[in-house]
Amino acid sequence: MSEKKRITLKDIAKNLGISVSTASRALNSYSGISDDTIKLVKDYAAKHNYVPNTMAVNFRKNKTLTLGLIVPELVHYFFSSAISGALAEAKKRGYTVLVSQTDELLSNEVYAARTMIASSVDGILISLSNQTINGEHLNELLEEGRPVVQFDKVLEELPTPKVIVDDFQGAYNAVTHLIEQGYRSIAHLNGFSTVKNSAERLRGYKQALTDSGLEIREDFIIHCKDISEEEGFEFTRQLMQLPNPPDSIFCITDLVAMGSMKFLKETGKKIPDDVGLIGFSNWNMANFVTPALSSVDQHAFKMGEKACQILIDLLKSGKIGKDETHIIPTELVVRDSSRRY
Amino acid sequence: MSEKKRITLKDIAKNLGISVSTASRALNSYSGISDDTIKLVKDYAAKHNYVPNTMAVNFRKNKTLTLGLIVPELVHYFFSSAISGALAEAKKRGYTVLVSQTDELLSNEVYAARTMIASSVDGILISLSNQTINGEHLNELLEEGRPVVQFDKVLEELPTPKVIVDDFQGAYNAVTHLIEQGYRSIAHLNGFSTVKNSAERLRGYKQALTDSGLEIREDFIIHCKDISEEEGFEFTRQLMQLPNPPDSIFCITDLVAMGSMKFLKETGKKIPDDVGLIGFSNWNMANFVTPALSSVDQHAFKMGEKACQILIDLLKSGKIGKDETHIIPTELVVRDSSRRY
DNA sequence: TTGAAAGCGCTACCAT
DNA sequence: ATGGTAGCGCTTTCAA
Repeated sequence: MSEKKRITLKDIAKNLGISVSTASRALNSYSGISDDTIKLVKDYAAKHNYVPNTMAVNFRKNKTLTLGLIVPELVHYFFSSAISGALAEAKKRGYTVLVSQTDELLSNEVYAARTMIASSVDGILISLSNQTINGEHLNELLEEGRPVVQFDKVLEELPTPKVIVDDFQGAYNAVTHLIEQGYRSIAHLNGFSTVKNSAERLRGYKQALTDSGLEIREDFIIHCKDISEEEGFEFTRQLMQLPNPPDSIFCITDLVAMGSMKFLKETGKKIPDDVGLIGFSNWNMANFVTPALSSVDQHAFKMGEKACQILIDLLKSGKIGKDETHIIPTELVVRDSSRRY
Repeated sequence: MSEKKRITLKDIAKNLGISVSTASRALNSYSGISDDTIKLVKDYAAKHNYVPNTMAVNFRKNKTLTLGLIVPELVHYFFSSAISGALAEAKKRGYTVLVSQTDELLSNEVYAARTMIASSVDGILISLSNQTINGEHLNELLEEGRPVVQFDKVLEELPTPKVIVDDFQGAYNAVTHLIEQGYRSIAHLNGFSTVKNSAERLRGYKQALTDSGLEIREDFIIHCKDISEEEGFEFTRQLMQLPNPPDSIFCITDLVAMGSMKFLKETGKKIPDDVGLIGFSNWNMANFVTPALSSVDQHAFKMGEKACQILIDLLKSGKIGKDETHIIPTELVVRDSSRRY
């Protein structure tokens, strides 16, 4: 362990025969310092490879220029894209990001929040776990004046800025598209009804049917529990065994749609001719399967970027953040799985 | 901004009529403190919601319990899995992780390293960008006695612990498998020859051919530049236009294999009958395409976990880390795209 | 077993 | 324009 010691402000001051405060002000280019001194100090610092001790600065300023980012699941196209967007924005504005994942477990979320608090992040970006039904663990942050911004999976009651996707519109557009393609009995593999995203997509699904004068059949709506490929497979089986099976399926997620597609293919159904299929998320894999899967793109990158931007703006302005909701529009990406004409 | 102030050690000491040092020692359960005092202080702290000021502790101890993690690309099945593994290990051992991505750009990598240094991470986990051909930007860390552990994309010359996948063996097994399935003219879409992983896979490819007495044809080896689906498509086209086209293709990556598969399907080639196909990485999508893609699994999660474990062990022991290489075995996952019998 | 006090590196306030 | 200095909250050495 060679521990080459960094030089400190004191060293600079001593060797330059000036005071520590002057050195500090010069390096930070404060007003009231002669250009000569500034140049002198900066040159010396550069030459001797001076790196300010961030821990000392943080300690002194009670700021870390570090953000906390908590997501349910990292190995997930949507979240990794959102993180990517948040990191990009953070980098642009000089912040670093502490990342944590909860595996959809509330206990992990609480732990992550505590850890972030302990790490003295300036603020937090969070997408809640499916289990989270109150935000006690985030109040501690808020009480200390550290802003929190929720994105994607949010809790309505928590009075923080929120960035969400327009799930209702996305679902509405997807189902309307199916109807336009001539499908008439459209099933929906939904998620937890307690999770707002699921509820909104369901609402969009129903509204689209209603607006087109189609009947809402409760036996066409199935709620997934873990939103997995397996469930997509299994529930599609159930759907197709109905006396009057659907002619198309709108899936809560591309992953579920994968399972659905698998079942349909295995049982010899032609997609999109016999059964139309559309997902939600627009995973990269949607392009690679055959037929390519139509999907609703959530602009995950932009979402992470936006959430991060809001958080940093808050930080810069010293405000804690209003309870306001920013809605990112979705984009319907039509591919072969739902294109009949 | 309500800023409910935290209580400090000083507050505790004053209110309990003891000294700050006693309070500190009691909270940390140092030896040489009476059980009564410990209980007294801990109870008081718990009751008043005492949270130590981490910035002060970090500053004082010159440790942050924070790790830096730098990867080329976050939205990538392999890397998000590896990060996931690293985060899990870090969490288990009480560390938090600062994440940064370089988009395969050296300039970003240098910047990320600087940022991490500035953020005073205790150590760094890094997977290098394709552009990185020397490790100057990491030397600063090492010189300060902060350990660095490289994983996956590593630079041989940098004297740090390395965790890599057995690219040679993985490629060797993949190609041998193709041979066992009766394929005789096997092409290889490789990557940069300057990147070690690519070079090793190429070596494995060649060795497998040689060991089976098959000829190595240079026109069957094509180097991708950005390892994209498009390249997979285009280079497969080139391969199939050869006078004696290959009967199977071993792709450097599943993504490249996707492009390859697309071209083969579009031109009416049957997989695996006419052409066998095998990838590397075992993306989740490999399961979803038709035919399902055979691939070499890199155990990304385990890799991240292992790298992180090594780093933390180093940190705990106060050592800087030897130049040693840990090789994670690969696992051949055979699916339909290469199964002839 | 406990207390007093130095001091980590930096910033910012108060002088000059 | 510059210097002196207090002090952020904590740990740790030295004394008692």
